[in-house]
Amino acid sequence: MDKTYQPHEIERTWYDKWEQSGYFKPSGQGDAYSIMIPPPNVTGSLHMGHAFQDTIMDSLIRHQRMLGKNTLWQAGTDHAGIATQMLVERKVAAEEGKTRHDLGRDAFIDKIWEWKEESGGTITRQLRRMGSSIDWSRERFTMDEGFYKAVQEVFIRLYDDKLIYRGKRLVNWDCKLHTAISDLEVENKDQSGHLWHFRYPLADGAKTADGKDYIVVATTRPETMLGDTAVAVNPTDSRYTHLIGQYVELPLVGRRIPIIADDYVEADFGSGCVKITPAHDFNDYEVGKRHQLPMINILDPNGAILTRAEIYNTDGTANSELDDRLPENYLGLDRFDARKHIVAEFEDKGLLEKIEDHALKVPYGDRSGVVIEPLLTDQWFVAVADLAKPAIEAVENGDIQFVPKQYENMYFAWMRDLQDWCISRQLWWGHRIPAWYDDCGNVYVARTEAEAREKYKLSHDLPLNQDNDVLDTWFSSALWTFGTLGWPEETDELKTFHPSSVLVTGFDIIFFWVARMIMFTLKFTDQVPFKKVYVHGLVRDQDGQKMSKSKGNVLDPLDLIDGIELETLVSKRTGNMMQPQLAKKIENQTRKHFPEGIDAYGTDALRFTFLSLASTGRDIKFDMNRMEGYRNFCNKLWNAARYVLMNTEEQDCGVHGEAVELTLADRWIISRLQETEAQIDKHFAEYRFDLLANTLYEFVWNEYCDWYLELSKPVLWDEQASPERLRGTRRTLVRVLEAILRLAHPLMPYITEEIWQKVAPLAGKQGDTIMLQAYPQAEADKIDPQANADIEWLKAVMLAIRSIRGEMNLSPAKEIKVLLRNASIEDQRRLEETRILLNKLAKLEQIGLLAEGEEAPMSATGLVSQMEILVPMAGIIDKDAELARLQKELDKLDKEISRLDGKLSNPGFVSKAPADVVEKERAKLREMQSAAARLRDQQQRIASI
RNA sequence: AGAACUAUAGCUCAGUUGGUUAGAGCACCACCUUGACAUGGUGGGGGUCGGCGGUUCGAGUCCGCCUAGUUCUACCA
Repeated sequence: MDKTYQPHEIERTWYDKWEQSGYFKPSGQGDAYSIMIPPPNVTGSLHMGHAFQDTIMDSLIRHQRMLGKNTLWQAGTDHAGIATQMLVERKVAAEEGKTRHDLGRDAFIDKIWEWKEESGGTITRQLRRMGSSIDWSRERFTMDEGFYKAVQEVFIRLYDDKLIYRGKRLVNWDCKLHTAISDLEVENKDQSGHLWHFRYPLADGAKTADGKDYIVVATTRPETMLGDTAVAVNPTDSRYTHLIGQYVELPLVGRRIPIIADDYVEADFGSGCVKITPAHDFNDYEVGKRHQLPMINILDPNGAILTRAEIYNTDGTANSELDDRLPENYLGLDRFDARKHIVAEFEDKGLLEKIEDHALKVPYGDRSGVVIEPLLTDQWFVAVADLAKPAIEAVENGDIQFVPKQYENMYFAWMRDLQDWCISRQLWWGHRIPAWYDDCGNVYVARTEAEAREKYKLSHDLPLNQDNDVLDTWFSSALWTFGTLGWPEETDELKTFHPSSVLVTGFDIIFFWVARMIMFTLKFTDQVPFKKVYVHGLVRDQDGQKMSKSKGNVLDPLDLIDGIELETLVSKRTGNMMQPQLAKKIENQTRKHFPEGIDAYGTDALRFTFLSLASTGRDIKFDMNRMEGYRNFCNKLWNAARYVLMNTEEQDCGVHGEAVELTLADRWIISRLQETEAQIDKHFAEYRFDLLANTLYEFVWNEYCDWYLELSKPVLWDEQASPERLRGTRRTLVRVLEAILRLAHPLMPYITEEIWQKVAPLAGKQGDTIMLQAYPQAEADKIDPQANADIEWLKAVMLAIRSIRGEMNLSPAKEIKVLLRNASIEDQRRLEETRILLNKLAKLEQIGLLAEGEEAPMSATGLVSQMEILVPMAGIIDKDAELARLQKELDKLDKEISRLDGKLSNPGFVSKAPADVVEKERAKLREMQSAAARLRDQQQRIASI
């Protein structure tokens, strides 16, 4: 083995071997355990969030596989309607100078499929590098034929159950992408804007209370005034009550619109009068419905002013009574240009009362980055009220449990205030809506046109056209757990692996995905999609900032695995930017944070880092220093293995059950191994990967390496040692290491497999891979409290001696004598048990007891409970140094003694605290007082030299 | 505006149902290349647990208020 851990050397080959051997597939034996990967976007590449999430899933799956479960980890990607369409549109524009309309729908979709074949696999290749033990034979894509069947089936059944309806509604319209998007895809940003106060002349000679012939409305969006259909006031606002039912004459347009009363209006905001534009504002839309106001749409799909307004009645039917003409000078003007012109025209006409600065939230499309326009359009909706109820109950009654539990509140809060879900998108890429229309606009929903004719008993020659729209990507993602297992067929996979065992996901998509999955899955399978939802935090950069391309703080997990040069990293981060003006800033940041570029840390260290960061918080700040620490941990494990192999390979390790003698150290490490296994088991059950990683780290480094390996040396190097003793030590070295490897394998698959291949035979284990070995289980009868206590004593003595050495500046190479004063019978027994170890490890010339009444030589002193450790320092003692050392100890003790004293002289504590707590405190006090007395004695002796 | 989460060493984080002298890693200081490992070893320094109040014999831990940060939801035209 190499002297240092070289991740590249060992990670290269194992994955292919595992995959080719079919180890990732369900074994077909044992209870089922399944995880469906949250499908990453097919356009994407693996980011830190994925890598984090995948590490957790892989650890769970590998753990369960080793526990003998029939495990299925199924992966796939979603087609990401908007993102993919945009990407390919840009590509086609760049390469061929064509728009998708030039190509036509079918040809464009062919382009997308071509692109998907070429580069859609990026993320799955990266998943492999992470060591993810996914059953690739079951990889799914949401646009697969089979999956589309499930999507159609769901749509049709929901429609037939009247849970899907079509209607003209106000939706969030993206003027750039020309499609509706859901509330969840809208980002509201704070902006400073203006509040324009306009005068609306009163019609029919009406006057306000103070005698004016106009009222003032305020708006942040002047351009929408062309579509106003009322002015609203609060019914209790005495300034305006006499005007309710009167009319104003809408400036620029000349339309007569009523003054109505509605509680929505707050009298003390602005002028107390609100213009109502039902076709262009969600609040106004509601007001309009309450007052049966017509809806006047003035914008085209680009957000430009229409030549003729589209006017609808409250029920969505076309209104032909009202005048649909709009002022000609605005025709075709973009909404923001129109705004300027309209304001100017109000000013010209003397109708602009004032302009105020105003802070407001502006909705932006999270994909397109343009301002979202509420627009009246025909869309398909899922009526969610009936679906939500069982979905809420499933969490309430514990069929689905969130970990950590607090996220259930987030889920409930959203589910209890649910709006109908707009599922149609005006895109080409996606699942086309299985609905056909005749020329009269009647709707027929079926799998195919032929089926529609049959289902609705239509004649052959009735012309039918399929709906042009596609379904929201999240509609299909909602079927992920059962759609990927072959539903609506009743497949064996569906029976075996559904519901899935756990969903691992970030809290940011609880609404988008988790909630909708629960609703749909319950509706169609009468099963929950998963029994647990493990919600993890989001990976952030070293400053706690969200990682994003535009901030330039993204890290590619593969760069952490393989390493990257500074220059390459800089150009990677600043290349192909949406906002090139930020490039310089990003470059500087990058040079500051990674002056040397990034080292190669390997997959195992990266995984271990992710796991150790997976605590219950919402933010996971990624810390390169921590990863370096865990890379070092890999090296530690590697070198421990080297040591073990050097001492066991081609030696008698008792593989065939030969007689062995187990030393105290052997019994101790075996005992501690059981306790560690039990701890790890608990942490897995509670999804506390941080504690799990820590438990393993501690055991490997602080117990196995720091102590046990050291304790094994005096045995292995003792030429007098019996064969049984040697065999026992070798067997323990190898067996404990082998168990460590299995314990660690779900977290660090590569290094453990690599080492295990060499160690397993020496431990009497057979098998081609560690992946399929049994996960270590604690055996209670191997826990040995006596051995634990004895080794703790040994450690305490060693630490006391080392501390004296360290502080008295005694060279570690110098052999010293040690005397024990006031050693109990138990201390004496332990001394005999460990004498050889102490001599060797503490570099002692000798260690012995100071007889009762015997005068001690000048010594530095340490305490192990009541026993004094004396290191005679005749001639070389530094009086002041030793006095200072003793004083420091004493100060610490005295502080604690007075604290305990105070506690115990408090009558409240003595009478009310449980007796055992009081007794414990008393014992502690006694011990400390006596320790302090010993140190004071010693202090006097030294002082009197 | 409402809600949630977070606040513990210079940094990144643990700290179970309240009860050892509040821990780890990194960083820092000193010493050490010893036969697994300098990606290492040994010793050491460093914290009023965000602030104020309360409950309790006892609070990092429970409750209230405040401050700061993050996020979500809803928004007044």
